[in-house]
Amino acid sequence: MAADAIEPLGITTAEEEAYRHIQRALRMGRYRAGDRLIPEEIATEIGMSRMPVREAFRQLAAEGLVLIRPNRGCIVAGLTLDEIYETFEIRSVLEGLAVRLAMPHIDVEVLEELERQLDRMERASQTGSSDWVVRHQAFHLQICQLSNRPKLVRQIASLHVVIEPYLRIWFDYVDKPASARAEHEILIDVLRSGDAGKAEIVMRDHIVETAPLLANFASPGRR
Amino acid sequence: MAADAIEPLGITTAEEEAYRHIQRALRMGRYRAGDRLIPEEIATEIGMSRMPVREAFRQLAAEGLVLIRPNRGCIVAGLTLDEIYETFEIRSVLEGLAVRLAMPHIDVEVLEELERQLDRMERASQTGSSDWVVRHQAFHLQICQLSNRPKLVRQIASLHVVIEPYLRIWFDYVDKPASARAEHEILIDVLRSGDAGKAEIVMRDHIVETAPLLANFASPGRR
DNA sequence: AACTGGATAAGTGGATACACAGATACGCTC
DNA sequence: GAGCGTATCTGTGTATCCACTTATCCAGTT
Repeated sequence: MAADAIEPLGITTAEEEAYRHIQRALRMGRYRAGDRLIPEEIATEIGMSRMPVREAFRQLAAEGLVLIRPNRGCIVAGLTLDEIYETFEIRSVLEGLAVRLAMPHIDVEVLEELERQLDRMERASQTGSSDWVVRHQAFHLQICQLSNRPKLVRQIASLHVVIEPYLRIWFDYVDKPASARAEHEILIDVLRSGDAGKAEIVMRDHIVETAPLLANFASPGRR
Repeated sequence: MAADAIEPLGITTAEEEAYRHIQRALRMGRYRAGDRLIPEEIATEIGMSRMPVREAFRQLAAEGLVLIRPNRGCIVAGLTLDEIYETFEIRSVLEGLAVRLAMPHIDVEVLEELERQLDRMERASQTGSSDWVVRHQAFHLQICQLSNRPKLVRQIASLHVVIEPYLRIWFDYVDKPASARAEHEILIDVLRSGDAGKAEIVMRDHIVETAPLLANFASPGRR
C-alpha cells in the first residue's frame, strides 16, 4: 500500500517484474551499499533475459536507488551521512507543503482513520521490524495524499523508499522506540487544530528531528 | 550551463547522445505535448539503432518529460494546468529550502556575481526568447547551488526542465516582461540582508507568484 | 448510413548474438 | 624483488531478429 504510490512510470510486464523484484530486494536490505547488481544473475533469477533488467536498472537509477557507471555496471547506491540529512531536509519541506495543502480536506473521519493507522503502526512494531517501517510510511503518505497533489506524493514516496533501509536498521537497533506513537500523535493534534501554517511547521520539525537519530546507524555499507 | 546540472545518471556514449538530442528538442519546444516520439525516426536521425533511443526514452520518462505507455509508444508529456501549479508549488518549497541553506555561503563576491547574472539575463531578453529562459534558470540554479546540497539542486534543475517549454511560450507572448529584473533584484536584496528565514519566504512567494502568469499560456498541446 | 468485426500492417518489447571496454593476473624487464 | 606492460577474460553496450500487441482500414451486416 505504502510503496505502491510509486508507479514505475512507463513499464511493461517483464520489465515491471524485474523492477519490482529488485526494488523489493533493495528495500528489504538484501544488498548492501556498493554491492554490484549483475544483470545476468538477476535475469536468470526471475527467468528472463538481461534486457528488461537493464531497463529496470535505469528506473532505479532515476530514483537514486542504484548507480550506473558506464561500462562498469550497476551498484547499490548508499547514502553518505550528508546525503541522509539532505534527504530528510528535502522530505521535511515537501511533506510540510503536503500537510499544508491537505488541511482543507481534513475532517473527523480522516482524523479517525489516522488514529487507526497509528494503532496499526504500534501493533506492527511488535510483530516485526519491517512491519513498523511499512506502517510508518503508510501513515505519512496517507496525510500527503490528502493534499491531492499526485506529483508531490510521488516524490515524497520516492524519498521514503530511499531511506527505508536506514529506517529499518535503526528500528532493529533501538527495538521499537516508545516515543514514536507520541511523536505522531502530535501530527494528528495539529491537523485537528486546523491551522495549516502551524501544521506545516510541525511536520517539518517532526521530520528533521528524525534525521539525527538515524545518522548514528547510517551506512549499511560505504559509498 | 543551467541545465547541465541534470546529469543523465548512468549513460554511455550512444545513449547519452540520444538522450541529449531528445531532451534538447523537447526543451526547445520542437514537439508538442501528445506528439509521438518514434524510435526509428530519431535513431536514423542521429545515426544509431533504436536501442539507445529506447533507453533514452526511459530516462526521459523518469524525469517526467515523456510518457511511455506499454506497447503504445512514447509520447511527449504535457502538463495540465493543475500540474503546472503543482510543479511551481514544489519548486517554491525546494528553492525556498535551498536559499535558506545557501545563506551562510553568501558573501560580497557572490552578490556581485548574481548582479552580473541579472545583467546577462536582461541582455539575453533582447537577443532571443529562449536565451532569457536559459539565463533565468542559470540565475535560480546559481543560488540553489550555494546550498551545497547536490540532490536538492538536481531535483530543482529537473523541475526547471519540465516547465521550460511553458516559460518559453509565456515569454514569447509577453515579449520581455519589464518586471522580471525588479522581481529578481528583490531576491538579491533579501540575500544581502542575511535573514535566512525571510529569504526562504521571499523565494517561495517569488516562485508561486509566477505560476498564475504562466497558466494563461499553458498547454502547448493537450494532455 | 453507421457501427462492428475481422484482417492486415506497423511498431513495440524481448532475446540472442556480437563487439568493445575495463579489470585482473601473469610474465618480463629493470 | 618490484613495477610496468601485455594478454586474456569477464561483462557491459549495441545491433539485429523475432514474436506479440495494437491500431487502422475495409467489408459486411443491421
